[in-house]
Amino acid sequence: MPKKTFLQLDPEKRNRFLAVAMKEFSTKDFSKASISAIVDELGIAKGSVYQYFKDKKDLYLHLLALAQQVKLSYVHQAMADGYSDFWDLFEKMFASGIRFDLEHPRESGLLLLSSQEKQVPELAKQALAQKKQAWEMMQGLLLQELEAGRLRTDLSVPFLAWQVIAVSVGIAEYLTLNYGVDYLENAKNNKPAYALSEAEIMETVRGMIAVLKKGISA
Amino acid sequence: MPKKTFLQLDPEKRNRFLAVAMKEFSTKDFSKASISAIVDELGIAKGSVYQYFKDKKDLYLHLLALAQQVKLSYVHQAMADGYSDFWDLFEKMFASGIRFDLEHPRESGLLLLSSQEKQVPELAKQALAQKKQAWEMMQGLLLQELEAGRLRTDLSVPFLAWQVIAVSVGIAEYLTLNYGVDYLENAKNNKPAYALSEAEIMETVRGMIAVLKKGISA
DNA sequence: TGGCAATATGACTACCTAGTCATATATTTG
DNA sequence: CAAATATATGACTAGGTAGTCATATTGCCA
Repeated sequence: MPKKTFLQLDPEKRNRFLAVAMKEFSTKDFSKASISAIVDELGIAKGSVYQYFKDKKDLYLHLLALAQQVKLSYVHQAMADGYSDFWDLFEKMFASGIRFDLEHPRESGLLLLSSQEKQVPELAKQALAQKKQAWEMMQGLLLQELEAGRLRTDLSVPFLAWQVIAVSVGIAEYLTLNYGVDYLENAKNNKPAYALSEAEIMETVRGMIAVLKKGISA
Repeated sequence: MPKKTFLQLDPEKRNRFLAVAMKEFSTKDFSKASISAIVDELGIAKGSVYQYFKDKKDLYLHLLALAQQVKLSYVHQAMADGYSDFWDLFEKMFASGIRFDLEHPRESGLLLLSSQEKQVPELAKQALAQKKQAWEMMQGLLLQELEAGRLRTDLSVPFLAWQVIAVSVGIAEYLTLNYGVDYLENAKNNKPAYALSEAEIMETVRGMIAVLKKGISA
């Protein structure tokens, strides 16, 4: 949590600080991200950072929480729009996620990096917990499909849920490889993660859904 | 490439060196892996490392090549066994891969980490190239399926190939999450990556194949 | 204006890293 | 045995890091 000092700060200064910190942590993993680099770019003294946050991890977790909050607002929007069935919801969720990636490259990059964090035990644990949560949510949704008789019954719901998630995660990498997108480079320049329109991306997403739907349906 | 000195070394000494280095690089990413830690554990002088290899990257790439070589021998074995069709080959390949993971946890861990390397540009490039290669190989196989009329035609082969790979990659993480396996911890202790038998794992793999097959078939 | 509280500072500590190199010790060869 | 070659050494350089803290500055309020 930020210290009182940070919260009382002139909003302009605070936002500038957050922007630069977000840039650093969205392009370098936790270990490589550098407090020194942040203060250099901001032109402030290093000590200031420690007037704002307890330590590096405290700052990182705050940025992570902010990014998650932004992403969540996109998810909520998708839910609020309403949906006809599971696959419709799935597609809408994805569209929201893509929109988030396009409109918030830094936050998107930070979330991606955080999910891959493996070297700092505490952060790795948190990343795992995050994944488990997404997994369980998907299991809940698929369970409804199962009860409605729309899901194949020869494989377990947890397993099928994982398949869905694995493919979803893979999309970003597919776009990267197929279109030669440099994720980190874009986050650095605050350019959208993909140099593609939402419509173009959704084309791919719908293909993924088609495969998935055929694969896991009854 | 190792220097002449290293190749002329007493094999016992050389293997001990490689084992300790492999342990370090299979549990920590390139940046966090430490030459100092390696020489400490070996009880040798730091200078020795630089009599053996040009620099850290040189050592890393050598270890990577060794691990790839071991993995390749498993792949070749799978091919050599023969196969009836694409899906049979796919399953056999997977079984070989699992066997590799179980029998060579360190090498397996190193390959996993190397594929996730993002912070050191040169190594990130190599990881990407590796992925592209696997992708293209899969495209080649699927193209044959397409020509045999066994593949759905509404989606591109490159895209379907990617789907297959994404799911394959996801398996390891599924086993990790579902069975609470700590990959890095096992690599450190040279224990198999999964505390499961090959048969148990293949059960899961066959489930994955079932979904995939139904999803991408004509 | 004086005084108090909030904020900013940057030199400094303690620690880590990769890589160098002149020197010392083995080992092999003539 | 002596000389030449191969190998091992570790103090040292140059650079990086997170985090500390006494001091300085700023802003606000009476």
